[in-house]
Order: sequence, then structure tokens, then C-alpha cells
Amino acid sequence: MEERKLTVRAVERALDILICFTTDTDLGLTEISSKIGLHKSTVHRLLTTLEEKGFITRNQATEKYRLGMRVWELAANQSQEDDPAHILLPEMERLRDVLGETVSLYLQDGKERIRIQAVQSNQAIRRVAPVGMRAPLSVGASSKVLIAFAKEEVRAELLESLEWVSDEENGHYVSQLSEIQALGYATSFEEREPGAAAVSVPIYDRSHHLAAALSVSGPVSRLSMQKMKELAPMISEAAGRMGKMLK
Amino acid sequence: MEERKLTVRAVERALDILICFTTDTDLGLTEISSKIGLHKSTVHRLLTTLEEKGFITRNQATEKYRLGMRVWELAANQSQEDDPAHILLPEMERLRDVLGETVSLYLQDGKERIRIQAVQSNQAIRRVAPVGMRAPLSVGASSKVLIAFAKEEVRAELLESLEWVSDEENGHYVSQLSEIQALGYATSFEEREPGAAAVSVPIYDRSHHLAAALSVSGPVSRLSMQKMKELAPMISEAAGRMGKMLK
DNA sequence: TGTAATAGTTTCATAGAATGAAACTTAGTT
DNA sequence: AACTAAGTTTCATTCTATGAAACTATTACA
Repeated sequence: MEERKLTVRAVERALDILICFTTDTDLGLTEISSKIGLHKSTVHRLLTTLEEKGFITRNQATEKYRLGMRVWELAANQSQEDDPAHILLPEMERLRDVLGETVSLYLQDGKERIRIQAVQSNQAIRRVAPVGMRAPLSVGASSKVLIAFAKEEVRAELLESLEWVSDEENGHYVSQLSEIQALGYATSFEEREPGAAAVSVPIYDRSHHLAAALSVSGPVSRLSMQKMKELAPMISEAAGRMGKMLK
Repeated sequence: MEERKLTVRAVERALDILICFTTDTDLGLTEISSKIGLHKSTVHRLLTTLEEKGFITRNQATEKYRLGMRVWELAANQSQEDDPAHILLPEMERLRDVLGETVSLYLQDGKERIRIQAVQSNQAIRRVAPVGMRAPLSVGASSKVLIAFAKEEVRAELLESLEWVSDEENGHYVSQLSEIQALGYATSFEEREPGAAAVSVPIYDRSHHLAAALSVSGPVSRLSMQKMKELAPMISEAAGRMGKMLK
């Protein structure tokens, strides 16, 4: 039996166009149409619609398309009171000042994690962490935290959906997760970015649900395994304080 | 001859749904459908599509719809390097500290102006200025600046499109605009908000195009006409400095 | 200067996608 | 239990969205 679609194709396509602008700021019509594999005329019509509603504007100079003010406006009006990225910023800055390393805040979103807030170390050599970045949930200290401390159902689903190279690796990963659960923190050592290491701990809100992962990251030269082990309690303590500020 | 539409209706409707969330953070299906005047089933289908692409999520607790992370993500990746709201913030803070009043930055958008940045006075009685707010271009000091110092074509078009109560008023307004052009700044006295006054000056980018309107606003008790006249040169000077930082 | 190439825009016949009425599910209220 | 309200799904029909092709504007280059 062929599943009836419950979505609207034209809208899907228009949203795909918007999503193109997560990686690029300025795109031409042809560029977009080849990116999402649609005819120029179709893309043009969708762009006109997006432009009319203020979601897309054109760069005066280059004539190329870019995101319009409406996107910004919607984001500005998005609830800020209960937004961790907003509330926890001062505490993150404090932690950065104490440790001298870059501090980031991650949320799980589907099979990815997304960096919703970051404050940079002010040392010469430092981890640079752009806010808004997405990364796969399969690697990195914060990924492991987001999986290990997620609610049972969520974790099961995630482990299901993440593909593993082999069964042995799967087993190894699961045992790593229980270790993380026992310790209360996760580390990563050049897992995703060469030369970078990170410690990550869970932040729980007042109703004891996982709210985010808090990570401290820097160059391997300063963050040895031993050093991260030492820092972990301090970071956990900060995370505990932060959690009390949520919901 | 019936104009052929160059836009896509389904997409227009979906975007209208998103735009609903500029005023409210949480909305139910029925609420939305009555707001934009469409059938529940249609709205439901559009919402499902928006949800699948991450533009809408559902509030766990209330089951209501709200904006998703994608909106935030897009805004986060929006070009920040050349964004006045970002670049001018430190200078705005400095001005606020000197004058002790709320400082705002406005952009023209269609027949409206939009507050793209603001720093609040820290006095007990102060003008509160939420970022992202829209207001009609017909009233307020910054509106007058945005019109008076706009490029010739833009100004003509705006004056055309803004409706006037009477011809006399129109004449009065036009003469007011030339006065503003001569002075280099505009003021407003309880024009839009009772008890509030404001001085506004243009910010020009390096290629001498109007980039934004910079406003200082506060209670009429502190901002008399005389006082605003005194402040104007200082604000203009700050605006000049800011302009040099753009493009 | 002419010619080709490239990017963007509009037109139009046609397929099939989007639509809204209605039926159906929950869940909450009287 | 009957009623009300919000949300969800189904389905026949219509009109909308589609992509091919034509057209325009701009740039490259010979």
C-alpha cells in the first residue's frame, strides 16, 4: 500500500532553498537549482515567493540571493526567557575565565548535535567554536554525553539509528557509554578535529531531564587526558549550578 | 488582462504560518487556521511539512506549535561580518554610557522600520526597546530620518505609498523633512509612545549610503526639546564614527 | 564588433499535487 | 454518557505547480 504523503511538496522545496543558506550566505539562482536538483524556473518561482514574504533578499551589489530580515526577526522573537543559550551565557563566561579554555553548549537535534552557545578562550592558541554549527552525534565528547545521559527511549532510538562499522565497534561503544554514565563526564581526544581535545558533562534542568551538554575544549597541548580528568569535577560543579537556573 | 502569478500559493501560506510566530511563541492548530483563514486540514499539512524540515517544533508540555531550531540556525549563520547590529553594538553601548539613555538602531523595511539593535538605559525610568520590533514609517524620529535621508527614488516611493490624512498635512510633512535634512537630525515628542521622546540621526556607510538610523530615546522628563537639541551634535558625531565602521 | 556563453526571467500546456469537506480520533467538560 | 473542542486522516475534484522552451540581459572572448 503506497503511503499517502502528509506533506506539501512545494513547501518542502522552498524550505530546502532556505536551508541552503546555512552554509552559504550568498547564492545565485543556478547555484541553488543545481544544489537541490530542481529546474531554474521552479527555483525562481519559489525564490520570488520567499522574497515577497521577506525571507529572502537580494544582495544589492552582486544581485545574488541571501536570507532576508524575516528570518532574523523570527529568531529575535523566539522565546528567550527559557532559552539555555541565553540564561547560561554568564555562567559559561565565568567558567571560561577560570579555565582559560573555550566553553560550548550543545543540544541534540535528530542525529546531530548543534552548538547553541559558545564563549572563546582568550589565549593565543584556542579552540574556535562558531555558534550554530552542526556535527554528527557519532563523534566528540559532547555527542557521547548527549547519548549517554539521554532518556532511555531516546538513547535506544539513537543507538538504533546511528550506523556502526561493525558489531565489535558497537559493543565497544556501548561499554564506553556505561563508563561515561558512571564517571559523569566524557572526553574526546582528536576525535573530530585534529589537535583538539574536550571534556563534556551533562546539564540537567530542575526536573532532572537532560537539558544540554557543556563542553570545555582546547588544544591537546594544554588538555591532556590527565588534565581533563582533573578539570571534570570543576566543570560538573558548574553544570550543576547552571542546571538550577533552567525551567 | 489577468496578471499571471509568479509565486507559489502553498509556499506563501506556509510562510504566513511562520510569520504568525513573530507575535506569539506558542500557537495551536485551530488558532493558526483562524488567524490566516485556512482550513484546519490545510494548515495541518503545512505544519507537518514545516515540522519535518525543522522550522516548527511542538512544545512538549502543551502540544502547541512553536518555532523550531532551524529558524534559529539560519539566523545564527546569517552574515555577521557586515551586519550593522553586530558591528555597531560596542559604539552604541559607549553612547548609552555617556548619555545614560536608551540607544536604538533602525532599518527601513518596506513601509515599516525595524529595530535591529538596542541597548537600554540603566536608569530607573527608561525607554524599553525590544529588538526586532516593527513600527510604521509614518511616525517617530527614526522614521523621519529613514525617509529624509533615503536615496531620492526610495524617498519618492515611500512618500507615495504612505497615506496621508489630508493634503495640508502632506505639505507640512514635506517641509518638515527638508528641515530635518538641513539640521541633520530629527526629533519626536510623544509621537508614538506617550511620555517618550527621541532624537535620531542618519548613519552613512563608507560609500555614503544611508545604512541605518541611530536613535536616543527616553522619558520626556529628561529629554526636553532643548535637551535633545543639545545632544544632537554629540549623537551625530557618534553616528559619523559608526559609519566609518561599515562596509 | 560580432559571437558565444552564461545567468536570470517569463510563458504555457499538462500532469498531478494541493485543496477543503467530511469523517474520524482523542481528550477534556458538563 | 453525551457533548464539545482540538487535532488528524482520507479522498474526489480542481486548479495549481511544474518543467520545457523561449526569451532577455549580461559578460567573455576572438
